[in-house]
Amino acid sequence: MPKAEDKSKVAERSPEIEIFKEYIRRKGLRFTPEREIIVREIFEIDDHFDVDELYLRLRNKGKKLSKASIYRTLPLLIDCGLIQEVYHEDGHMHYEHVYGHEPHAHVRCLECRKVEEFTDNRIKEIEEHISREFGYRITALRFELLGYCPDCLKKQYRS
Amino acid sequence: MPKAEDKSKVAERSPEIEIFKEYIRRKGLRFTPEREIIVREIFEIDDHFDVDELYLRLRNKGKKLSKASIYRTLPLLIDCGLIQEVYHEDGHMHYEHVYGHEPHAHVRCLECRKVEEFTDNRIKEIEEHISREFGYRITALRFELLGYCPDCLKKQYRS
DNA sequence: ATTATAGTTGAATTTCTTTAACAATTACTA
DNA sequence: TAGTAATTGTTAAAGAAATTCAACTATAAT
Repeated sequence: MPKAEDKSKVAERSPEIEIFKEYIRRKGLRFTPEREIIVREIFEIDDHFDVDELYLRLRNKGKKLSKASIYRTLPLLIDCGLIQEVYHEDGHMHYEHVYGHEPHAHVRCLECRKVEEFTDNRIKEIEEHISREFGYRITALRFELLGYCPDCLKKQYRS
Repeated sequence: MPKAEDKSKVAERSPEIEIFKEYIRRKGLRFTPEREIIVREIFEIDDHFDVDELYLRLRNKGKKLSKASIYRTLPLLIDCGLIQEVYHEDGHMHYEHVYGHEPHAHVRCLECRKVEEFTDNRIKEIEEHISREFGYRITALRFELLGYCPDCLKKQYRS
């Protein structure tokens, strides 16, 4: 199975960086050390993050770069399909990995702010249906369910 | 059918206001003229709006109240399930009616920013499935598909 | 009706996220 | 290696939303 072997080799070399580099090259932009640091850090984070978290992680590792660079790099990563914006109820933007992840939904508790993820084949079905029906090319998808988690429901009834 | 008649009478008296009043009463808050003006205006708007639009409409009608009051009233309307936040790609929050509307999804074109709405029974199915599976009480739902509309796709291939 | 209590208002201010301007620097190309 | 055009950090600015506070007022209790 030479094909599978190739695939795993590529995966070990962090395909995200390769995708980003290719995107940068195609757009005639530059692969700077700052951008590399940002991208590598993002893909060391477990899926979800926001600008502040990313910035602090980098500072704690002694990497000094400005938030402006982060704000300038994120749109590039979105544009090449590696990450996407996720709206959170706390006033600022959050992001999540897209590459290598199936479309999924978030369930958020409005009381304790906990977020759970789940997948459902119907999400993809709906996406495909819309693509066909409306003639769109869908590049990203956000599905959020807001409500109250079992724990918080119990607490509400207790009081 | 006295029951149906009652229902339609209530509906004519703008059920949104009644729901809001009941919510206000239950919470021990006050039904002030400002709140009434804001709620009535919101339900004269056709579904979607943002704070600025609402504020300008009220000013143009000679109603003088502060944006602070609007910002303070919106969470109440969200909390009692009459409206919900809708994220728009233009940096600030938008809102839409929930009462009397079926759960639906938005498809947004990233090029021309056009937004289309569609419904799909599977959305409700997924919601119900999550309610059962995770034990949540779901109060709101956001489903957004991002991509490129047929028109903009054509333009892209043309150039 | 009067008073007391506590919620509410408007105006201005503050906070916080994100974007923009600009001069200095640096990655890429030929 | 020189030339160019993109990129960087800093600082300032923009913009949305939250907050502060004194004045006001709806509501309930007396």
